[in-house]
Amino acid sequence: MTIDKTFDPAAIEAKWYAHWEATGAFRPERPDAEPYTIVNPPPNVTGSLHIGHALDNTLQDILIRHARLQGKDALWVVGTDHAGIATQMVVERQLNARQQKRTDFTRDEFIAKVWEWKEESGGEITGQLRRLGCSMDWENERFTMDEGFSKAVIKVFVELYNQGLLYRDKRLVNWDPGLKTAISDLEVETREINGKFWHFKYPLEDGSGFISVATTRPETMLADMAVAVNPSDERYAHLVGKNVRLPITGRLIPIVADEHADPELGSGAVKVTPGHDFNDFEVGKRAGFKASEMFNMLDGEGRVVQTSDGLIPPEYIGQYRFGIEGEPTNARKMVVEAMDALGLLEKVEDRVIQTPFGDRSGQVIEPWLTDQWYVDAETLAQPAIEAVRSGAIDIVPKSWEKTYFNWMENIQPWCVSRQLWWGHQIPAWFDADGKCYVAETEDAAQALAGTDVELTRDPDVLDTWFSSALWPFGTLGWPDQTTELDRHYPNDVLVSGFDILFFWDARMAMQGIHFMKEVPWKTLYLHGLVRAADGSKMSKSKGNTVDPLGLIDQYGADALRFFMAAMESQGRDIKMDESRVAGYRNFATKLWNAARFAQSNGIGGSHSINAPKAQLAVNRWIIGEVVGTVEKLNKAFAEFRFDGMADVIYHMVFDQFCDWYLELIKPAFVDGEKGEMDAESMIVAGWVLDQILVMLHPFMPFITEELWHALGDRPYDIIHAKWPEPNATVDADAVREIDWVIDTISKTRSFKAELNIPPGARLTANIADPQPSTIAIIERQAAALSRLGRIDSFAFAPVETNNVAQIVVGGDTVVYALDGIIDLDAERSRITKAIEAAAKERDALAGRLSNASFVEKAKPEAVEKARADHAEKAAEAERLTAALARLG
RNA sequence: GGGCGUAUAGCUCAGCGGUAGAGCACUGCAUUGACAUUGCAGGGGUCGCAAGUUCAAACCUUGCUACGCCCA
Repeated sequence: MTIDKTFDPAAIEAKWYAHWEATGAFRPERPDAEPYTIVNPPPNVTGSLHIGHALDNTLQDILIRHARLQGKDALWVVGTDHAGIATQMVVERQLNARQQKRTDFTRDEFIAKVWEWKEESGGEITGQLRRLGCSMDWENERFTMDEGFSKAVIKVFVELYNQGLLYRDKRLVNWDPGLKTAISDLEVETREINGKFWHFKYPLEDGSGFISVATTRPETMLADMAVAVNPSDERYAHLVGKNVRLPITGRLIPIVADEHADPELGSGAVKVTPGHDFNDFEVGKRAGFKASEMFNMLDGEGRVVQTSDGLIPPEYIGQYRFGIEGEPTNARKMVVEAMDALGLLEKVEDRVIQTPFGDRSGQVIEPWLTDQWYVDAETLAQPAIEAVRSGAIDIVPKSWEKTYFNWMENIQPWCVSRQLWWGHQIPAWFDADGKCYVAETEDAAQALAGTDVELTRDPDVLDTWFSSALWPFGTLGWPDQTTELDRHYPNDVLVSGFDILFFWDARMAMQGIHFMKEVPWKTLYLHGLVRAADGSKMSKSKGNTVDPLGLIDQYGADALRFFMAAMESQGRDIKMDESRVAGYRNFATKLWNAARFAQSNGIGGSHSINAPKAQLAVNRWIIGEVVGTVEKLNKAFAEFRFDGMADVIYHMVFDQFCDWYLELIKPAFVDGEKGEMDAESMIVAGWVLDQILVMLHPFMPFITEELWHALGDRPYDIIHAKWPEPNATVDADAVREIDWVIDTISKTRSFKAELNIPPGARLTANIADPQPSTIAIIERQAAALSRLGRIDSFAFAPVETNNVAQIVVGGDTVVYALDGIIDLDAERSRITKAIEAAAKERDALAGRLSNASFVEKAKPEAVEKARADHAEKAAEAERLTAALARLG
């Protein structure tokens, strides 16, 4: 197969992906091999591929393909997440578009509609992951609500309940009035907004005066249960224990002493609304109120409802808490106006308020007193903390450990129930008295309750993250003890963005250790966010997102992937820089053309992992370069330095292989006829190119597979090739020889450019006092020096003229006679500059060596190196000085 | 208020104790010979500021400044 003249990524991407998938390439049968496992963070089934997925999945694919090339039984588990809230919202929005709403349907009908939607439109992202080249095990694609996984979720719930680690409790939750469900602390975003601080006077019961309170939530006074003052606040000491007659409701409430009241803030006295404020809830408990006694004054949509004492005036009932768009009246406005009318509004101040918002709905969160299910996260967190401390889990980069510990050590009970329809329905049943029975099936619950008891199932569903926390083992067949589970748990690595460290990673650690008695993964690799070119966060609302599929269309998946790897340095976000993606497309093109060159010269694939035997210096040198590249690459893999991997392979391909090696072995043209490449170079070049393709394959899977097959008949695809083990060493003599050649050619080109001598000018070089090794090198490398350096011949005698250009290469001074074309002043200034550079380094080294403390205290290697470098620089400066003198 | 991170060439970033690097951009030159999605050559940096440790600091320590993120 002849390699096309132009590299067209789109043409090969579709072809090879389909081939890999059709042949089961992502999951070769390797029962005897060492397992290697990554589970993919399941994207939302509603989702489409964004640039963050592109980064996350590229990194995983690099690791998986590398492991597969190492011969491991590499498993990359893939699937999608039912994403409770997000998916329900999508389907509800579709209903809205048809003037319908969820509650027009029964629960079962609605859920059927969601499944229908999921079958038709869900999973768009899985096709897009394929376009990126991700080598996941699609044959075992999972869904967090498929039957087996659901079984695991239910089992976990029941076991945690039976172990006392999951319980039902009445306490304040973060209630989202937009979505009408409870959400967890993590789903609340605190933002600063401009608000007001209202100062009210509350009359004392005995008519002796007033106590001032200030609040940012005036409407909640309808459910006030106390006024708190700081116990150390002498201004109010005499009032503690007295009562206040609350305006509007006329409720009699006590003045209590509590540390929560800050004497510095406002008047120092605060109103206490235990049913609608997290701090007040604690104050209320300390004041002796039980949660069940605390007043609730709002419904699930944030409208006023009557408190249990029936004291809220009827005109307030049904008013929204603080007015949303289209609501002309609201409880807040009414309360403030009423207080003003009563002469009890002291003043109103502007104030910046920390306000909680639901991260999905954007609504202001209402602390609301309800019964919800909670996981005892504190207990589960302890072994997960210990796992990181002991090194059982290695967090990379390490700097995230502190964040992990800080969160885990202060973890709060996790509210896992959601008032939604789409999700895993909670396996709890209630009898008529509200007694609860938790079991894996209704029959089992009935058995617990007794046959004649009528049971109603808890309508709520579980937090999506409750189920995805089980991903590392739930996808492998648990609770059944499958061989997959046995072989692939613990997973080797988890790759995730740091933004889901708490949401997902930490919870996987907790659940995995609790249920499997082993950590879910040995390494947790956290990467940053992909930001817009200006450094801002990408978001649909800002309209500054970059579509990875657009980048794939334009530059190819390989280029995008290489960009992601090259930019992924630990502990840093990635700023989108499209010019770099273009640069890596150019890199792919370079490789493509190098392969075309190889093919046109009869170079084909190799048949050996071991480096071929070679006599020629250039071949021994390039084999050594492969050896060095493999070593550096292996080190970078061991350290998860994706940027380092990309850097190493890039320079190997571009600099060593294309710019020098191929040029050095390129057959000469003689009388317009192209010569033939020597047999040894053909074999070595074929081997080197194969090693490059294999090393590059994890990063650029498509082009490498294409070229792999284009260059020879292969017994297997490159996706199943063997990672390089050259079984060779760096040959110091070859390195010296090729370095001499490269240096001579570079310096010759350089002086021509600087002296305005046409690069094509063919010259004769003179070395008056060559080192014996130099003569031998020149004999062997004459053809390369001629073709690349345009040096026709070498003479080993002094030149007659002073009109010369001179370069110093190693220990040799190479002189070019240039009568009639050289500008001697330019040459003098060029050499003077070179002398200055060498002398500066020489003197710096001399200064260091003359410092007694350096020689005494520095590491011996450092001293030795300084001596050697000094000698070299001194000799170079001396040779250059002599060269300058020769110009007259 | 607590924690974390980042400040290096015009831009995007490596380097993290022994003489400042890459890609892109820029300048000059080249061109029938794998490659203009090219080649060759080159210009460009008191490594945010200050003090300290060290024979030696972009790199370690402390402080400061600026920006960003997370938690309260």
